[in-house]
Amino acid sequence: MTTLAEASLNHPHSSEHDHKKCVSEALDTAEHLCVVRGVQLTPIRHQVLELIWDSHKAVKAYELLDRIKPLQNAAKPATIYRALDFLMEQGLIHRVESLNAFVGCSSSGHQHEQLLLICKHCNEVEERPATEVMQALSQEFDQAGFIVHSKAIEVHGICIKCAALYDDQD
Amino acid sequence: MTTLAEASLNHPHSSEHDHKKCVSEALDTAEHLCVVRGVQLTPIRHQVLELIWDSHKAVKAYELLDRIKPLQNAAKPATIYRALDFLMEQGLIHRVESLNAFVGCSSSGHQHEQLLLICKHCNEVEERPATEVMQALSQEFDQAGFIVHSKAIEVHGICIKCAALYDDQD
DNA sequence: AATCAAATGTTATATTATAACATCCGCTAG
DNA sequence: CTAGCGGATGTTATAATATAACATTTGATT
Ligand SMILES: [Zn+2]
Ligand SMILES: [Zn+2]
Ligand SMILES: [Zn+2]
Ligand SMILES: [Zn+2]
Repeated sequence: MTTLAEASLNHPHSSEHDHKKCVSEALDTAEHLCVVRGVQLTPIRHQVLELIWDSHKAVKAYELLDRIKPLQNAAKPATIYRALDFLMEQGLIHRVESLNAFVGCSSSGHQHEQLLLICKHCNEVEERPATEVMQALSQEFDQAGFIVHSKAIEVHGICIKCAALYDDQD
Repeated sequence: MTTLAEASLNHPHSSEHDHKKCVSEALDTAEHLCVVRGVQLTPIRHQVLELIWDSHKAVKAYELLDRIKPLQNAAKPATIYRALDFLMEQGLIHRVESLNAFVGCSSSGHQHEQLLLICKHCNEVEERPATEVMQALSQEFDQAGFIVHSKAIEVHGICIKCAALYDDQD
């Protein structure tokens, strides 16, 4: 039995967490996977991935466009959307359907479809394998005779960090 | 133990199903709920709800706009979006986040947040309570210390009817 | 009649995403 | 070498989705 306070300290994005490590792990994994798969993590794609990993917040495509312009003067919407398409195909980022936004995937190379907990307050997205949920879903698909291609399991609310900071939940 | 063939016949949208009944039940429920709640199911809102219930397919806002114009000459995007906002607030329709589209809710008045099974082939959306999934999700939220406001649980694939018709799954 | 709130009308614009075609660049078959 | 090919990017235009802001209508209340 863990208390909420303990859970908060263990939170993967707790304020004490070493985010540089998040970034370097994500980029290393991405580079490795692309080599193995024989696909090109070009400079533009790499930069977009880095920009996405700037935080654990979901980021909008046009926000990425603004932020890549200093690095890539020629950048246009297609520049970003192509990079995003590539990164999604490779399972390196998630599209957050309910926000029309994007977030780095913490489990690239492992199972990619996960539960996303999206904080309305800080906009950060926590990814959880939620194996019990996935098992229950599989049973449901079997019962329904439904052949799954992809899943989006997105939950909006207040994350444990924000709940601790603000007692008034909007 | 049920076979897939049996499941297919029991499918809530099976080709034999009485869709007029779906529609009249949905509209009756909507009218009743709005009276009870003291909110107005105005002609425009009613028409939009009817248009959505034309099928079990997810419908786009601008498609609704085109289809309501013969009835409401003045209709503009805001006309539709306002009606959709109202219908969503009242739990009478679902927004399908991963399609930017809308579908009637079969369980208005009961619990509204459900698993949506979205067929890529026929575009129909099946709503399932998926209580085991919801329970597993609750446990997950508790563990994460996450305070839920809303959920979007959307799965894309091939429904049992389409799987039966086409052996080649794209 | 004056007032008010809710709904709708109206115009404009913001935001998100894709289509279509041109160019560049590294690789390789001839 | 060089012609051709495919993948990536550049470039222009436009499609598709959604909201903001303000005006008008309408029906209920005083
Ligand atoms: Zn981090
Ligand atoms: Zn938060
Ligand atoms: Zn029906
Ligand atoms: Zn189908």
